[in-house]
Order: sequence, then structure tokens, then C-alpha cells
Amino acid sequence: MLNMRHFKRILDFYNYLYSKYGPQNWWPCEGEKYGNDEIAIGAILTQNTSWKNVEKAIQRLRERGLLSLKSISCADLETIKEAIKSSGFYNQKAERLKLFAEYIICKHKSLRNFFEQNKSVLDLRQELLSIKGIGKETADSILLYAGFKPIFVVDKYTLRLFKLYGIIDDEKFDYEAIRLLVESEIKDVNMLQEFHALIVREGKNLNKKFANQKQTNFG
DNA sequence: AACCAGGAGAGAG
DNA sequence: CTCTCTCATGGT
Repeated sequence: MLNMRHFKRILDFYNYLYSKYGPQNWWPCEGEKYGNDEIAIGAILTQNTSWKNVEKAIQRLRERGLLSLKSISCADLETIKEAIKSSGFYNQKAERLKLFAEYIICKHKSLRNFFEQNKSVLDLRQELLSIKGIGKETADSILLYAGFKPIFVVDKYTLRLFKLYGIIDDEKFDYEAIRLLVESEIKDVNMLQEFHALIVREGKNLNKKFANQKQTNFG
């Protein structure tokens, strides 16, 4: 239908998207990005949820002085639920936010200290994954965008776009396979940050195009 | 008015 | 290990 280009190399696809959209400067947040609690909070809130609904929740958290892990770790569950309602799944997410905040604050005092442990990136990743409510994509988003660690974030769009643009052919590619494939070609943290953001941008863009053609999505 | 959004966990087979 | 269900609001 749409005669899509095909890319043999990851880097060619990256350059295509970058020249099409330019730098995205993720993760959207206020202030210094390194060690910023707001990024981790947003990463949890945006699980299977549009960013627009997350922004409202973040704004309400900000108004209530709850946009830090320390304040969330002290707040009661009902207060958190009320603030984040717009992001959906608020019962789960309030619990996840609080558990994550309590873990980081109690064990490391701050997100910065968590990143600055004498640990490999993969060990940091394992530690995040051990927290209930933090899956691969959320863990990797936190590592890449708040910790500036060289990790690639794989989401639904990544798999769909890689198939659509001929980067992967078979169905054997799962989260880890795609992550390792990208990381083998792109090592630079800023490029890894831009790549995931550009993929989301392109994914949304294609959804719009396909919606105009009365198709639910491009998957 | 169905359908999906920058997922993750629990349970079943 | 791989499916399937659930969680829930807001925009199209």
C-alpha cells in the first residue's frame, strides 16, 4: 500500500528518521535530566498509556509537591491515586510508583546514587527489574534517559517498524534480540536516546496515516 | 462507539 | 517458556 523503503542497516534507518524529524530531545521533563525523578515517574505512568494523559498526571503531581521519589515514598496511596488518575490503571500505578520510590529512597537515598553504584549497566538493569512493576521497557527507559546508560529501549513501535522497513524478517526477534541488535550498531548514548524517540515519533505518524485510510494501525 | 495508547504481572497450559 | 487476561482513563 505505502511503498516503504527498506533498510539493511540499523544506522541507515536511524539517519532516515533523524533527517525526517530532527532531534527529539527526550525525555521531556523540567530541569537537569541526569538523575531526574520526573523521568522515572513518567516512565511508570506511561505504561500502555498515551503521553498526553501522563502529562496531566505529572502536572497534578507537581502541583501537590509529589514529583519527587522522596515525596512519593512518604505520601499515602490514596493521595497518589487521586493525582495520577488521568494516566489510567491508577490503582496499579500508584502502588508501583510508591514501591519504586520507597526502594530507591530507602536503599540508595536518591536516583543519582542508584546510578552511581559501582555496578555494570546490566547489573543496574537487573536491580531495576527486581522491583515489582518495573519491566524491561520501563527499566531501560530509566537507565537510558535518567541515567545516560547505553541501553536501547524496545517498544511495540520498534518491532512493528523494524518489520515494516525490512530490518528484521523473521518472527524470532523478541525484546532482548532487538535490543542487542541495536546496541551492537549504536553505542552512543545520545543516539540511543534519539533513536527510540524517533521510532515513537514515526510510529505515531504512521498510525495517523493508516487511520486516515480507515485501518486500525500498521501492525 | 469501538479501539488504542511511549506495559507489566499473574495465571494457565 | 509462550499465550491470555486484567488493569482504566481519555482521545479519535
